[in-house]
Order: sequence, then C-alpha cells, then structure tokens
Amino acid sequence: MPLTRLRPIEHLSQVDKIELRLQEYLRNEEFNPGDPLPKEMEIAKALGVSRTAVREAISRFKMLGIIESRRNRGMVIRRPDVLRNIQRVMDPRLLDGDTMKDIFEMRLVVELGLAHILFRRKTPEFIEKLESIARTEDETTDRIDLLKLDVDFHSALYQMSGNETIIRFQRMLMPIFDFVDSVILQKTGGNQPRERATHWDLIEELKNGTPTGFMHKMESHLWYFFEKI
Amino acid sequence: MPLTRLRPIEHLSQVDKIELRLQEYLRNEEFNPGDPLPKEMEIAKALGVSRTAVREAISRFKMLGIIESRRNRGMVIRRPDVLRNIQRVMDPRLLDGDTMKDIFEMRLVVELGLAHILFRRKTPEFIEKLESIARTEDETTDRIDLLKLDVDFHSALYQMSGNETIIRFQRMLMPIFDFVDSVILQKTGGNQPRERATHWDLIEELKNGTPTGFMHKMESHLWYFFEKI
DNA sequence: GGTTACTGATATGTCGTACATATGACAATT
DNA sequence: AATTGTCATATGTACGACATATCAGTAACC
Repeated sequence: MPLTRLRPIEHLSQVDKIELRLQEYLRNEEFNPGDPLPKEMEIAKALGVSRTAVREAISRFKMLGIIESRRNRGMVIRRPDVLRNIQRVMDPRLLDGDTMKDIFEMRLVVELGLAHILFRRKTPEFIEKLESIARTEDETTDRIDLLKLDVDFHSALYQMSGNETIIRFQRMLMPIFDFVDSVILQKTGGNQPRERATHWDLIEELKNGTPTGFMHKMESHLWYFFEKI
Repeated sequence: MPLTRLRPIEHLSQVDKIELRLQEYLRNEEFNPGDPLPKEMEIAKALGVSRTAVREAISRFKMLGIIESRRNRGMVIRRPDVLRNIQRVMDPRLLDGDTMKDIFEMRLVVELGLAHILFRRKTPEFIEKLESIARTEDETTDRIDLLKLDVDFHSALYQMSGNETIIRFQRMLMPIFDFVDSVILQKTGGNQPRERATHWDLIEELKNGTPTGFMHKMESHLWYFFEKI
C-alpha cells in the first residue's frame, strides 16, 4: 500500500496561522514605518479568534522589530533593525558545522571584496590605527593576546569601510569567527607558513599600493584559512 | 538646569523583561539543539509571573526559531535558521535609504570577493548555464526582461560559489537589489558607459583567465553602480 | 489668559481560570 | 505479539477581569 501518497496534514497552531495572516496583511496593505495598526480586539474579531492568540502572534512581530505597541495608544509599524535578529541567533552552540563553515567563508569573501572600498575611504587616522595595532602585535608574544589583536586589526579594516551594515555584519559574526579561529589554531598549533603576508604588508600596500595589490596581499594573508576550509 | 543628566526611566513591559531573562537563561545554561526546556508553568512560577506572559515571551523565541514547542510534550531548543529572520524583515518599504545603500554596497563587496571561490568551484555545467543566459540576453530587447536576466546571471554566479549561506544571502537581499536597480535605472535612463565589461567578458575571463582578471572585469562591470553610490 | 489640575474614555498590559486536545506511555484485549 | 483502548500530561485557546498609561477635553486657579 503506497502510503507515500498520503501527504501529512499540516497542522499549524492557531497562533501560527494568525502570524501568517498578519504577515500577508502587512505586506499587502503596504504599511510604512509609523503607520498605525488596528486595535487588538478588532484584529481578533476580524480573524475570529481570541485576543490572547492575536497578542501572541503580534508579540512575535515585536521580536522582529516590525511592530511596536505604545501602551494604551495602539500599535504602529516600526522600522526594523535588519541585523539585530541574526545577532540573537548567532550562537556557535546552536549552529551546525556546515553553516559555520559557510559563514566563515563568507567572511573571507567580504574581506577580499573590501579592498576597493578601503582605498576609497582610507584616511591617515585609520592607517595610524592599523599601525598602532601592528606595533602592539610586535611586542606581544602571548598567543591569546595575539588572537585578540588579530581580531582588532581586521575589525579596524571593517571600520574603515564606513559601511555601517558591513561593520555590524562583522561584529555580529564575531562569535563564529572566534570559534572557527580557535578551532583552526588548535588544529595547526599556531604554525603558519612563512610566506604568508603580514599585517605590516597589508598596511604598506594600503599606504602606497593599489587595490589589486592589497587584494593579493589579503589573499595571501588569509590563505591558510582557505586551506583549512 | 541640565536635564540631559536625567536618564529616562526604562519601562520595559513584563513580557520584555521575561524575554530578557529567558535570553540570559538560554545563554547561561548552554543549551544545545534538542535539549528540553522547563514547562511553561514552572517557568512562570520561577519568574513569579503569569503563564500568559511567559507564553508571549516564548512565542517570540519561536519566531526566531530558537524554541520549538511540541504540543503536550514540552518545549525544546531548536537549531535556528540564521537568515530566515532577516528575510522576514527585508522589505524596501521598511528600511531607510542609508541602510539600503549599505546593503547594496555589501553586495558589490561580496561579488568582488567571490572571484576566488568561483575559480575554485567552476564546472563546465555552470559555465554553460552562464553562456545560456548571456545568449538569451543577446536576443532580448525589452528592458524589464533584461533586468531580470541580469539578476539571473548574477544569481548563477552565487550558485556557483556552492556556499549555501552566500546563496541565501543573495536571495534574501534580492528585494533590495531589485529596488536599488530600478531606482538607478530610473536615474540613468538605461544609459551605460561603453567601456563597461559585459557578461560575455566575465564568462571569457572565467573560462580562460585568472581570478584577478575576473575581479577586474567584475569591477568594471559593476563600476557604474559604484559611481551611483 | 495661560497654566495647572481634574476627569473620563481608551487600548494595551497582566493575570487567573477553565477547558480543548494531541501525545506518548502504559494497560487491556484478541 | 500486535493492535487497540485509556489516561495523565503539557501545550493550545479562550474569556473575563482589572490595572494603568495616555491623551483629550474640561474645570479651576492665580
């Protein structure tokens, strides 16, 4: 008897269904930030469900930052913070290995692609900051401190991009980077190929070189990460 | 009188406070996917609040995909889908201009950085697909269709990366890309500089060239977008 | 006249309770 | 032994009640 023909019944909870309806309602009605929403009771009546269930569904949209409710005045559409929600979920414990690998690879992609923007936005102050970090690195031997300084250096590069979304993207993914870094460090025991470009090489290229040259240096710098992936 | 010294009183709702407590609880207890959570009533008792409020807070975590509740069996920690939550929020209407600009710039960064991965993962099948799209473009004159084919071409490149997160990242940002594309198209009236690298140039480079060469071509290809930003 | 204080309607916030119901474990039946 | 019945359980849903912040309009006050 071919039971594969019997598709399992979708059984969404009431709240799930309300969530879907609201989502579609929000899309179709073309709400803009600041626009008021109907009252909870009106929505409940319209959907034929209890206010409790509606509140649970709406609470979910509050988590996403799409809806804000002003006590006793009603609810309004909010301008959501795109990255906030990922940040909440960026926990190495909760993600599987493949996803983390992908995310880390994406970091490499972004850092390579960053070159052009950096040359466009670089200033003496930023260069000075990078040099300051590199100098501190020269005086540091502790492995943990060096890892932290490495993070600082790359963070400074993101900062230089001036792109707030990219900066927050990096900050958000930091837990994953840390995790992967430490795993790789553990695997390699800290041994690095000698031909690897250093932070000083990157700075020099940034000061007197070209975007393409910088990208090559960065590629070399990140090479052994590529290898590990 | 310096009223700036008076920090406004934080008045979080009960549910907001519960949300925060749960967040910290989840982090501290080091939950892994599949781990069971205490019952709603137990949580309510422990926090000294009503079950209703607890359910509203938990409902929010269900939105993020961190918690899943199995009817009458209890709640468990779930492996969240990192990008799902952004996707829900990626609505051009809800984002402000600066954020969209940043996001679009990030797209450019990613596409430039993609070069190395592409050379590593390219196959005859993917090249053929790109050529097929480019051929269709040659036979198309309608502006809207061309825009769609352009999207297809770049989507195919993302596909080639084989990185599921990057692919979904692109798919997720599609609404923004579309929006910005159409705005730029409107501004420029479709006029493009003649020296701009074409899709055929990119394909040729991908077949017989180098990652660096490809990046240069891509840079040229995307140049007029850079200009607009 | 303009500020202050009172008052009430309103919509959200919170709670308690009751009941529905899917689920898995265990018992009963053949 | 395998299927079916039962039962306790924890979540799902609903309703009603009250608390309370907020705003609007009104009254009182100097």
